[in-house]
Amino acid sequence: MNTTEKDKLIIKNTKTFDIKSILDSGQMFRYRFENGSYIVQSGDKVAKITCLDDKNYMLSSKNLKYFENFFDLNENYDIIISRLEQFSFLEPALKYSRGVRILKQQPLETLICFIISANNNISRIKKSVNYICEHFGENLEDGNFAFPTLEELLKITEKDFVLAGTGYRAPYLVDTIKKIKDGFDLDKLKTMPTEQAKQKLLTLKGVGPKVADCVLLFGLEHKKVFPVDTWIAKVYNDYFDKTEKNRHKMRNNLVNTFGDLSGIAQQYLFYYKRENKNIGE
DNA sequence: AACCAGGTGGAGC
DNA sequence: GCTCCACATGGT
Repeated sequence: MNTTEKDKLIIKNTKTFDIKSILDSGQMFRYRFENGSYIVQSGDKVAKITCLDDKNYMLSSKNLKYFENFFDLNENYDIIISRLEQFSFLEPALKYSRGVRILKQQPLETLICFIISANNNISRIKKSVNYICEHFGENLEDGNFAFPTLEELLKITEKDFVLAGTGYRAPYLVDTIKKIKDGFDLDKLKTMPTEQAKQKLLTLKGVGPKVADCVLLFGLEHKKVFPVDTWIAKVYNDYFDKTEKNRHKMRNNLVNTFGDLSGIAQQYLFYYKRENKNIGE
């Protein structure tokens, strides 16, 4: 799929890699379009993705290996998509979202971002997260900031989080950060069975079933989860059951339907529905 | 002016 | 377990 130089890598299979779709699919919040390239920040690392032509991207970073993993470049999405094609109702979503991928983000950053995401919208989430990085994270120059380390997060007060625009979630953030400091082992959740890891996450303030699924999927490499937000609920009412309102039931039915493809199927459907708000029935 | 946004905590049953 | 409701904030 790729050929390597020093700190540059060419991404060739653009059928299953579309940078705009990946970034706009609501799984990460720290990126921007600048001088014809996308700048992507994760933790304390930065990458630049430039579209060379309609078949090739150039990925450049001092941390190439990190971003090769971050963008899930060693996963074969052609196989995933061909397996999903058995579900005929997915056809339009697969066609539209083909270039979306599941990013492998850092656990703590993912957790904080998705606590902020609850009952919120993506542009506001971006603003809050970037405010937090710019005020409390390391300045990496060129307009880039690291996501704060745990030590830096511990210095953020409830008032600071309100200033960042997180509203009533501010106390949840302070409380959860303290629990992480007091020994809650996020990394350990990667190797735990999914349901067990989810129960652990649910003990944190600001983390309910939907946020837990997002953290598991985008930050802890669990694939058998199906975050049900307002958009996925609409999809469920469109395709499965017009009257169902219980998101917990939706989630379990969807996981039973898609198995280990749940996470990616969810992401394709989310992006498709959110970008085509008016399409339903 | 209500309603929405990648929902959750808490009270009451 | 379950069903209600309140909850910052900015955009439509």
